[in-house]
Amino acid sequence: MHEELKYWYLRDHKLFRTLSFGQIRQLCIITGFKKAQKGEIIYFSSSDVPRIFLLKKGNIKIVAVDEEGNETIKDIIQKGDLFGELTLEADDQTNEYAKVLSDDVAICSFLLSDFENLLLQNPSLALSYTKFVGLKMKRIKNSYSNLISKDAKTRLFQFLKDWAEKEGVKEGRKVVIENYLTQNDIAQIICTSRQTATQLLNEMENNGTLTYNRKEIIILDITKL
Amino acid sequence: MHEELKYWYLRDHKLFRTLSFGQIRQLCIITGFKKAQKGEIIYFSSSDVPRIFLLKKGNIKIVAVDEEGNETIKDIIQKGDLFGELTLEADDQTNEYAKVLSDDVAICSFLLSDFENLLLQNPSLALSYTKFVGLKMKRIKNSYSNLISKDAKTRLFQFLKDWAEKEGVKEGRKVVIENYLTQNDIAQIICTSRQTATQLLNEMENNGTLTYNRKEIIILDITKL
DNA sequence: TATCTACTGTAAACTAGCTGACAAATATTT
DNA sequence: AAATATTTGTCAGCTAGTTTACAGTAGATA
Repeated sequence: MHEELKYWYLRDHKLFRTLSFGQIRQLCIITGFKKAQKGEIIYFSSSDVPRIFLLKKGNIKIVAVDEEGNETIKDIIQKGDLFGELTLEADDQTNEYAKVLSDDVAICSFLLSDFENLLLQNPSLALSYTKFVGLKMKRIKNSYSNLISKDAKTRLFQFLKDWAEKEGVKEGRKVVIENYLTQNDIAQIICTSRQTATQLLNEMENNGTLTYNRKEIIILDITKL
Repeated sequence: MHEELKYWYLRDHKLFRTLSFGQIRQLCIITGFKKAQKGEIIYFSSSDVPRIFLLKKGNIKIVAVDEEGNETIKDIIQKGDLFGELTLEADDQTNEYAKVLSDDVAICSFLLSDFENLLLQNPSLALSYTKFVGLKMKRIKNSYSNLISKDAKTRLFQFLKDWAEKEGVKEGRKVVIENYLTQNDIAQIICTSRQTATQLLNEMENNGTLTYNRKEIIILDITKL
């Protein structure tokens, strides 16, 4: 790939907007670039040298596998999101992989060590980056307290509201969301069983709050959610 | 308080160890210092200008109050820990206060804005701080996945193990923990009801894994936990 | 087009843990 | 020392959500 293009790929991200061409090139020298199709599994933790990844196109889910082989969704990553060793501290404890949800994805990556050097040379980037990690932390804290104090129904509502806000296409009070998740995925995100999620979604469909199918979810009146 | 003393108070923390006298003075000029007794409540979020606090002595718990007035323990802060706007982003959403658990505490604080300036001038501190925030995030992620996949008993075991490791005094296989928490506190930390926590602790006492009283918890064989 | 696989729908049985209620034991205050 | 407040112990009844189990449906594959 051309240097120029790589440059724009990174510059495009709000976190890197302040960087000069030279600075980005520091990262770009070792930037990997990868395309993948729906359903493909991308291993990224441990094994390799620690990296930070940037999803340029599509959606993926990060799945963690624990000792007993149970799989849980850690995160849904969308176009423009960073993932990988965001804490700047490689850990070989966690066993994670990424699975492609959209038709195809484009991912670029750079080495953690190069990123660290860049942060050292660019304190204001370091500051932005800390705030970015902090924001991620706040999100997790939020899901945590939701899980503690809210029931499955409320969590599903909240999830749909967030999803609609982030990616939904508004048509008046109606919001259309491109549905790249299965009910099982949704269940895992809101921390409930597949059956409970199914039941709640059908309930919502029956009382006219939304229309669900494998392609899209239409929320009929977002203000009522 | 003497400048000198303030200097040592901050220098003492691993995060600030690399700083010069002058740099710390930047923070110290506006450093607040406060002592409080057991049971006292310290409000720190919103209200004031955003600050970062450093607990020099004792233990406190951070309690969040939600819309309906429910109180949940967000964090237990120990000697040497930082708390406050650690994400460098003030948010007035959250309504939190700190309650003193130990007999007395000493807290010093500095303004978020001064800290940010310091980070900008000291890239390696910025990097350490980013990793520090990242570590906090990992901890929360961990409790989150525990809450999802482990039952109350396992979570209590894990909590006790962590607590013992952090603060316990080892005597061979026996570990003695100074118990500044009530069963209700413990219950909230491991996200269960007070009654369940009580029941589990008694169960553990009965089958000889520990001795519990209001002053201390003695784990009889840490390797069996 | 038929076959297979992954996803969705539904329901009964079960269970971990919550709620409420009250008693007993410790601390704390007067 | 007495009164009050907080913490701990225990138990019965309940419920949200899980598990198991099976059937129907849509999409992908041969």
